[in-house]
Amino acid sequence: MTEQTTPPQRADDRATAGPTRSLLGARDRARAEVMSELLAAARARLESEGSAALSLRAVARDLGMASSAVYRHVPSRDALLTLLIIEAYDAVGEVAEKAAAGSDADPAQTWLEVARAVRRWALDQPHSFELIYGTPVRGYRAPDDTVRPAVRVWEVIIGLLLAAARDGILDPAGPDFDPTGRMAPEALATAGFTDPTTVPDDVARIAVRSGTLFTSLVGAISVELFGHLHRVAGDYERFFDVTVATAAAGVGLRITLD
Amino acid sequence: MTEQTTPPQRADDRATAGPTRSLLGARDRARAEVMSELLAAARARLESEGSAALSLRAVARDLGMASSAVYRHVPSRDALLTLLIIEAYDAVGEVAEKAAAGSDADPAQTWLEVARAVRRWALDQPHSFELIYGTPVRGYRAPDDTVRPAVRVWEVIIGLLLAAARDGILDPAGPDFDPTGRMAPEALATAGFTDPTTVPDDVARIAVRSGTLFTSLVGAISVELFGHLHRVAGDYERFFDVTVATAAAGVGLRITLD
DNA sequence: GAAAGAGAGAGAGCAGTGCTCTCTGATGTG
DNA sequence: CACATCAGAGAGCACTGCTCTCTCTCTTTC
Repeated sequence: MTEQTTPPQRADDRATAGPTRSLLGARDRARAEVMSELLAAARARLESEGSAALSLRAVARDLGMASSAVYRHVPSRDALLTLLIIEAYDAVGEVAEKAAAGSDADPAQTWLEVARAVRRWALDQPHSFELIYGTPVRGYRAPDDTVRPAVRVWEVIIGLLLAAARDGILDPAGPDFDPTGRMAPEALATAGFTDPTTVPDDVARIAVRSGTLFTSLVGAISVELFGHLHRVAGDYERFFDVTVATAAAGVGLRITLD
Repeated sequence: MTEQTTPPQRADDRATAGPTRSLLGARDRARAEVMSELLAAARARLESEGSAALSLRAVARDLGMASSAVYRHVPSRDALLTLLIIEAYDAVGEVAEKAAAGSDADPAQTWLEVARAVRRWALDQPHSFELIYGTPVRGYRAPDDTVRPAVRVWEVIIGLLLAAARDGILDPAGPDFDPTGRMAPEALATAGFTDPTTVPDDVARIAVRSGTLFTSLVGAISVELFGHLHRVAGDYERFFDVTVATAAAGVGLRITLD
């Protein structure tokens, strides 16, 4: 009574589509279809209720199926969240990449545009932003599936910094420091340097400084979204611009504000 | 059977303490005592399990009382969380104030020390940090009780910036901008300017720039605590220093790193 | 083509949650 | 001393994640 009202007619619907049409058997295609319906329903619930309230039973109800049946497709609630996390990482990564690619300004000004685009995405989908940059869920340990999409924003940042250095407009006001050991070897390996000792100091320094840009972006959005600018900032949008541009100046990107 | 095993002997204990001893009646004193036990138990559970897993029933069990009895003292689970949030704001505010007061270096270097102290606090009490700077709980709307303690960290930052300006060592590398409208009138009022139009532009600019320091602090800690430096940064502590110092440089605080 | 197997879904059930209700018995006050 | 107040107990409701068993259909194998 609590679970379900409509009879399961899904199987019949599938049968009308014809048997064994593609490379995947009908069963596999049905499975994939249910999976995508599942994700769509979960995404909808996430955006309307937030991750803490995302309930597997509610998703099952939305799909008209028993809660136990969901476990045929997803091992646990946290696994479902992980799928949404990956989606969110990919979404924000694409937003950043598109903003960077679509800009014809210099790298400094482009960074402001990227930051603004990410902020707009976060304000549009606050629950997705929270999912990836807010408090991690419970004992959640990010599986390695999330690493790839998570790194896309970093790549945009490093790309802009390297472009700025190439153009000769990177002029750090920040402190001098010895870059050795501050980056993880894996991160430098991703950038093509298999041996950390062969990374030129100026490139290593740029890599470390990218942390300031990333931090100012995620920090500025978090701080705004989580309510810490309440009664502090006036015009949030223009406050954000100053925050990002000021931090960028320390890295050596001179942004002009209107 | 699920709730409780030991009989309630609390009342008898109180009786032995003598009747109506202080200004507060015995009942009130008992009430206050239970309340503080409640908070202590909740704090313990928060630090060991995290806010998402903070269960009123579990706290009640720890105290050996029925879960329903807890509602005599606290209207809801979220209200209990709010009390812990206020405690956390006060704790981090005190950490920042003490670090600032205990430093005899110039304002720039003092900022690094404050930032390091806050980071250390956050790493020691990650759940408290998450509680205030992570994703807000559900439909949680911060009641005004939290505003006062929340603003203590901001006050430290503004104090340092004003001191640096007074000492003539504040030399912003960040972008030029018109400060009007970027701050909330209430925030300027807190700083003693009841009429926003009388705030000198340079003071207003300092206020806005404080956002970069706040953001870099909260952002850098969040990013580290929530796992976004995994396989990116090597030595987290030294990475943090660069992040904070680089952002500070944009604001005009020249920090020397060792 | 028939028999055996695999797998999707249903439903009951367990242990846990927040919160409300009513009842009891001790406490402080007129 | 009688009465009102109020902390606490315990049952109960609606919800959660997850597991177990059962059924029925589709797929594969002989």
